[in-house]
Amino acid sequence: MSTPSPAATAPAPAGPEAEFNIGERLRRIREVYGLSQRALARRAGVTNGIISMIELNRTSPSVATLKKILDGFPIALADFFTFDLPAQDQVVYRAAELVEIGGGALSLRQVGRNLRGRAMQILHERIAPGADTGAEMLTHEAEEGGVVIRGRLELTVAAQSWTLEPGDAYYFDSRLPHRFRNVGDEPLEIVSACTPPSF
Amino acid sequence: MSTPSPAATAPAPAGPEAEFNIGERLRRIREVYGLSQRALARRAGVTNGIISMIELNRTSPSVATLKKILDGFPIALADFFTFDLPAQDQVVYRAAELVEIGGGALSLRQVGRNLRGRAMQILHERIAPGADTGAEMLTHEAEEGGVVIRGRLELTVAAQSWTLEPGDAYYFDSRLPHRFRNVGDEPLEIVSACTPPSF
DNA sequence: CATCGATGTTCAGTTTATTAAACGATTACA
DNA sequence: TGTAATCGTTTAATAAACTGAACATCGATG
Repeated sequence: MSTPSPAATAPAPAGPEAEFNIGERLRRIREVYGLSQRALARRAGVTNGIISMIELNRTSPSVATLKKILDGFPIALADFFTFDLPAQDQVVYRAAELVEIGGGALSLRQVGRNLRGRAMQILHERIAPGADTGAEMLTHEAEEGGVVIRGRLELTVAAQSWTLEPGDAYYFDSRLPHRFRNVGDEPLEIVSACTPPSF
Repeated sequence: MSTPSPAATAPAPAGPEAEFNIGERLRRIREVYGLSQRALARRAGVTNGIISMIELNRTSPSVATLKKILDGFPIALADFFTFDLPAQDQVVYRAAELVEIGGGALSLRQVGRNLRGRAMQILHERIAPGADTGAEMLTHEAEEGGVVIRGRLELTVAAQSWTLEPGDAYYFDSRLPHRFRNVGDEPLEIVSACTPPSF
């Protein structure tokens, strides 16, 4: 910091105090709530610049500043440090990415290449279509996934949206805020699965 | 802060960012662990001055600094903000401070003037003496109190020590580290009470 | 293709936190 | 009664956080 030479601006050097990765936590929370750095800064009463630098771990905010920022969304200081970030790896699997695991008369195509750390398995079964799901915004503790059979699905997970068409599939940690919407004119069919709450 | 005039050094002005009282939390934790500001600073790798200023709420530490300090004792960042400080109001009641509530043949003298927020009531009964308690350092979740009948008791609660003589009494949140010690040459007698763990 | 709006990042300047070294007060000990 | 040790607080100097305003990039609009 004392030498603002152009070569000194290393990208996230993971220095001696990278102990907790506050930046990543803040960024994920902000993105989950669908706020831009400026929008959050406005709410918090700080500048957008400092939010950028915090997220890049280029500075360690004072707890006063961190508190102001967290007041932007309903998260207490204690929760911020406790919060274990829901894994947000690959969410959308295109039709071509499904792995064929059953090669008989009954076509079974698996969603997700490896099942490590997964609570369940999703299969695309070529049978009668699944249920129709209206718009919802639930946040129960589980994982869920599914495949679109017919119609067009607009899936929103953590401030990010996709339009899924027949053959496309999804899988995500449902602690992330999510939402299903039928944006087509024909009925929407999905094959979905969800980890049982008692399992 | 910008004007270091002698009149401007107000004692804990409770300014616009007194939101959380980090200073008091830190000071109490430090005193509970029986550390001086310098001893803690040495462990944490900071200076004693900054600890003083934090405890006086004269500055808002960066979370990096706060983390270094909390590493001094086994407390995580999340716990620091969650921790509800055990009430540490009056601990020692001198013989003259006991309130006489029963005025009959059986002398009942109450420990503590008001019982608001208390889990139990302590009475000094003029009967056969209580049990003899050796040195201990327990930290069970309860409140306890008692009265010294005979002998000399050295009571240590949260890095603070008193010597109690017959007639003196005590009452404290036993989540605070505490310790009884017989420092006299005659047998020690105490009337003590404790909230039942199932009540 | 231009331009507008919104995004995240960077930079000089200012405010603030942090250091290093003092100060005054208290306790123990000779 | 001094003096040495330790306590918490304070202060000038320094390092770092934070501001305000720029920059570069991207997507949408005309």
